[in-house]
Amino acid sequence: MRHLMVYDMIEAVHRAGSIRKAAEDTNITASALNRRIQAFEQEFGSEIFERLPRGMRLNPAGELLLHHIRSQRQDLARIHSQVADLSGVRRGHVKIACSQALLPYFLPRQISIYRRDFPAVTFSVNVRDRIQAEQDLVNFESDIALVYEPAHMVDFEVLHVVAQPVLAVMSRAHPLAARRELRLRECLDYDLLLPGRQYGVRVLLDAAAHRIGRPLEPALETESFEMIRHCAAYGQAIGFQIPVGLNELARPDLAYVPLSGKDVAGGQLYLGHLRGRTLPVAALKFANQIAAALGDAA
Amino acid sequence: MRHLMVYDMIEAVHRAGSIRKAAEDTNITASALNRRIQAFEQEFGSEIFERLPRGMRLNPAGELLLHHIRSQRQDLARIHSQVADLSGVRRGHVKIACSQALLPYFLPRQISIYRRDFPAVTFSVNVRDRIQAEQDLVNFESDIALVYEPAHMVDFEVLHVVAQPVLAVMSRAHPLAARRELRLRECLDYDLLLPGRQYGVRVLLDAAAHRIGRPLEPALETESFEMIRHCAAYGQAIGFQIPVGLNELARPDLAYVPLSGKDVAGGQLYLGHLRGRTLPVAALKFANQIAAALGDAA
DNA sequence: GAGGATCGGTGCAAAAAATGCAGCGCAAGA
DNA sequence: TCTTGCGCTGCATTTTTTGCACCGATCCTC
Repeated sequence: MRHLMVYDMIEAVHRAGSIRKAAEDTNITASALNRRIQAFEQEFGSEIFERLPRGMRLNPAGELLLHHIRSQRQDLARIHSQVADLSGVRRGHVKIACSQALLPYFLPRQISIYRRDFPAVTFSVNVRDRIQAEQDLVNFESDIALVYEPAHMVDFEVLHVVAQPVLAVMSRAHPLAARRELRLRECLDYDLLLPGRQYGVRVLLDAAAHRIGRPLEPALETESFEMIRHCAAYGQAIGFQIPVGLNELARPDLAYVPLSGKDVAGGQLYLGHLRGRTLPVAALKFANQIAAALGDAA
Repeated sequence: MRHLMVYDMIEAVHRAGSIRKAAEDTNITASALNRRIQAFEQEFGSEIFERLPRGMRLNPAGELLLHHIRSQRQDLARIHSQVADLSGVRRGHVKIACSQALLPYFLPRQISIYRRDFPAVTFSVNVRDRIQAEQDLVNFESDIALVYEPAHMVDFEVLHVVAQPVLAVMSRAHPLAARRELRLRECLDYDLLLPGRQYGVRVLLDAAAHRIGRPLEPALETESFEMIRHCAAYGQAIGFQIPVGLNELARPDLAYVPLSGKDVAGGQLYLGHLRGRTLPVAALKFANQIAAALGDAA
């Protein structure tokens, strides 16, 4: 869209922090870029950047405008997607922010199912923790978010919720592997494999441990859920994950035992989008598919 | 906004129905206009007009785009208003769709009160019946609507509701003028002054009359509520209005007697805006003022 | 059924706008 | 103090847009 290029330039200057740097990214001269920004500000009626000795920064008016630009662009994308839809071709691009647990099995499977029907739809998946995910929606960097125990939920409009209790993950050879349910205190006798504090599973476990007065002291703290699974497989350590991130068939060497609801509050997996947004057709259809898949699993 | 001029042109062509007519309105040559439309369609990726022998008409894609254009423009106006707000000057323009009853006393008073505080805010008021009002919101021709008994309410997001019972309006010399309450059948003995069927008062009265099996036969049917009041003053005929459209002080020659709730369902006056819209600052503040004023009256 | 009116579209030259280049003044950091 | 990077501007050049004249097609009227 040539007539919206000013917007691209404004965003470029915002990202680069200075006109000259932005000019390089935009394949344009700094002077031309400068004059377009100035012309826009004059039309707009007020400055949108504050001029600092070291470059440009958006002022409050600019922040407001930036949000408009992003929202406007998203809406245009939605129009495009709807137009493509009514001409019979299902095209589009779906941007997803999700918790790490969805990466290994759930999302790949769902995306592959979706693309079997609509191969012209492309996807981008961003791993985000429970705070970042919502921010991603606000910045229009993701269309939908699939998050375990999201943090604020002020700009998050819920499409679907499903309970995901915390499971203890251990080797099949582990003494506790055959149990139907575990108390948290039983786990504390073994080495603990825990994700970082930015993850929902850890938040729930920390809260539960705090209630019984025995703070968690992990033998391994990592950001990788995959690493937790692997470590659990080779020893007596216990990891923790949620059902949606696991696949019984894939790893016959692991056992999964739910923690008692008396100890650990049952966490929930939220599917949602930015409050008030109208999703592009492709994103909406995919969200519906995910909701259905989660509903079946629950 | 020079860079959004294509949008103006698209709307102009849509309104005028042909490029050549639109060219006159836009102070531009038909050829230039034609080429801009073509260039836009190429960028956009699909045609937005169907070429008829007699001119141009928006195709479905164009309709979608048109709505985006309007919504986009409104959002930009909101940004402007917010920017003006944070620079201390309260400026803006508020577009209101309302029932006729609001015109003589209520809205003039409210607008004057508002403009006493914010003289830089301007207003436009469109009289719309219960169906047109909602359409006005959808087309972004009005920011807020104040309607008695609106029709569909699918795109109408309610901000405030207040009960407005139907009153019989008659001369103070009328035999029924001193009554505290009237039954509908009592009114039927006199000549009736009724508004057209597109008005909420008439809808309620017709429904009530149908229930008691005596269809209304108006002596005068008019679109002008003012005319109804004047006719009521000079004779024994009875008109019907709602409280918000009346002012006790202004006409000491008229009496207002509520109809019994047993006969006529108490109608309601709705204040609202387009579902999902974020109103400009000025419109929002004015809506809040109106809601407060209606709340006091109720 | 002929003729006029109106429609969208196009080739070409003129007008207008955007761009690139070189250079200015200024402030921060080395 | 000198250098570096910043935003900004005058001027020549390039690119884009516009206006004018005109084409073929369709519809309405007489």
